[in-house]
Amino acid sequence: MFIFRKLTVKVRMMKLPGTFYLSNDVCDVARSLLGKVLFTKVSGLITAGIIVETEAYSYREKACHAYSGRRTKRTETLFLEGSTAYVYLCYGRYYLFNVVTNEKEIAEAVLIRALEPWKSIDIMLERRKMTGNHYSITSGPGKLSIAMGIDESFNRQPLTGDVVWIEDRGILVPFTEIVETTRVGVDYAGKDAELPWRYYIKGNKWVSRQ
DNA sequence: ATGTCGATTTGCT
DNA sequence: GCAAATCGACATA
Repeated sequence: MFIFRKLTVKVRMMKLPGTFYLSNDVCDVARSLLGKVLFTKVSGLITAGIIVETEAYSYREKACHAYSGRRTKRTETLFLEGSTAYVYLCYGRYYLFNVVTNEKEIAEAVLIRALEPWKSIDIMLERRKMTGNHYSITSGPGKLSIAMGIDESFNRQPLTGDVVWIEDRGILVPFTEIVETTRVGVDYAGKDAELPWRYYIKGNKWVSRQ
C-alpha cells in the first residue's frame, strides 16, 4: 500500500521542476541533462528524445551571445529566469534550442546538441523529410529542432509548461560515460573556445560528431 | 572519406 | 560589409 503510493508520486514527479534549472553551475546542469528526455507538444503531437549531447554557455565567456552582459532583442531571453527556453535563428536558417539556467539577470544556458529519438519517431522522420530510420535524424542542434517541431514560437516558453519540457525517466549516465571536450563552432571566442564545456555520452550513435 | 560552398537573418563595425 | 552555437549538396579521391 505504502509502496504503491510512493510509486504513484514518483511517476508524477518525472518532469524536472523549475528549481533544477536555477543552479549557479551551468556546466553541472549541462552534464546532468545527459540521459534526461526532452519532450515537445506541437499541434497535439508529442515527440521526445533522450538528450545525448549538450554545451554550456555563460555571460562570463566570449562564446556566449550575452558575453559580458550584452543585451539585444535576441539575447534578452538569456537574462530570464532558469527554466526558460532560449531559441534563436542560427546562420539565418536553423533554430537552436537552449535551456536558460541560473537566476534571473544571470545569463547562462545549455545548448541541446543531439537527441536519441525516443517517442513518435515516425513524426520526426516526416518533419525531417526522411524515409528510412537513420542516425542523422536528430544528431545536431539544427536537425533536432526540425524533428521536434521547435521554431521561434518556442523562445521564452517555460520548461514547466506543456509545450516543451524535460523529464527524468530514470536513465542513469555514470560520469565515467561522459566525454568532456571543446564546443563546436566557437572559434571566434579566442581562448574561451578551449573551455571543455561540451558533453556527450561516450559511444552514443546520435552524437553530432565524435 | 574529406573538402568546399551556399542559404539567409541577426548583430556588430 | 561580414561573421555566425549549421546543414546538406556536390565535387574530388
